[in-house]
Amino acid sequence: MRYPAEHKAEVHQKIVKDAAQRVRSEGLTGAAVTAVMRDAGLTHGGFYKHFESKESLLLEALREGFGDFEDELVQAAERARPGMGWKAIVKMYLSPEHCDDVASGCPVAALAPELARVDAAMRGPIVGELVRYRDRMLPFMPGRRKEDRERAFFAIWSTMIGAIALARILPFPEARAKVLGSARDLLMRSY
Amino acid sequence: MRYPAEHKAEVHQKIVKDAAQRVRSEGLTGAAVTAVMRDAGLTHGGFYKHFESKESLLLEALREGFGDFEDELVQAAERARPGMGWKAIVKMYLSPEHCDDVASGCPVAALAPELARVDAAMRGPIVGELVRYRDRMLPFMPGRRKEDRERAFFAIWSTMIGAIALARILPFPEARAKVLGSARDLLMRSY
DNA sequence: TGTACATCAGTGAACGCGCGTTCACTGATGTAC
DNA sequence: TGTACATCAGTGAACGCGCGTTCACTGATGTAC
Repeated sequence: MRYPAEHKAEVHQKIVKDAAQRVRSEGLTGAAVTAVMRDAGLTHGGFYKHFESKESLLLEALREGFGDFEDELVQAAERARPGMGWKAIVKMYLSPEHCDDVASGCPVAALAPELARVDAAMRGPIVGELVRYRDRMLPFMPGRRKEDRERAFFAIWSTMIGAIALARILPFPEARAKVLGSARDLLMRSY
Repeated sequence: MRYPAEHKAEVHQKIVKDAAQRVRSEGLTGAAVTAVMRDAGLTHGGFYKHFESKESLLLEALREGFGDFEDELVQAAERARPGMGWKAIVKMYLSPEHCDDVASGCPVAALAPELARVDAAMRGPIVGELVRYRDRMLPFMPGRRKEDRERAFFAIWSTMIGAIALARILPFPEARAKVLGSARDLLMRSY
């Protein structure tokens, strides 16, 4: 059967969006071809009409996940008063909502150790995502000189990533809140 | 053939140690039955003479990894001057050596998001390991009251976990050192 | 002391399963004549 | 205007692969008599 002109692009995007969620909530191997095609209402055979390979979907899914999450942080930072952007970022990042919503959350918090293990071919693009992430956050970081803001970002990012990754292992909301709160207190009083 | 009395226990321990390393460097699925048996000089068929299931090996491997790494941190903390234990822990944790040595390093930094995804049966024991980890570190943490030391630990732990997990994605030693150094500076000046 | 049997760590073929990938095929619609 | 053909997203069977798990078997040594 023939489809409308935009049909293919829409299906492609639907698969990428779905994979971006699955990858974060189930891990780098969580976006199985059969699963993402089923979610798109299709059978697995058609996958290669949309993607060159599984790896190519994975890369697109990561890009999508990084981009969407960064957008949220940037929007929160831009709504804040001048110079307070980093606080808005910390507040949103360390919120119980972000902690609970793995599928739409920060790909680094959801995947960091797995990203460190990807093979050489994927390494470059992933590091590229990290660089872009950093560059988008830098303008909102505390510090006069660029070097200061960069160091602030790395320290703040580390704390946020670790707090979310750690909290997500804990089964009780109170325990999770304690980890997130402790990390937030540290950051708020340190810059 | 018959084997010496301690033989079975030795083989068992060898497999567990091997799995503890593989799990950290290759992920929770990285200790395949065939692989760990091959490393022990055996064939896969004998696996179930040593372990009830793959999951049971996984649990033992995690316990082993947690225990060994905590021992290292405790030893470093005990060598430090009174009240300076937490600094020794931070220094060791955020060292380039720890960053490079995933296989013998902190299981939380190496596996956090995967630990958050394990099924219900493994959840309890893993949370138990986290509690024990915390309890062993608590005596060395800064703060008078136990509550203060606990909050300090959660914040410090978060920062350390995140910094190592993040640094390990980066391909260049200088970039890794910058992340680790920034995290270390934050912690050193904040307690 | 010598023989028959029990023990049990280890072997290797076989199983079903989910995975990524390939491929001949389908069939509605666009295009050429 | 009507017919023949080309296009191409989607189908579903089939592939090899690695995985965890099972199982009949091996064979050196301990034990019973």
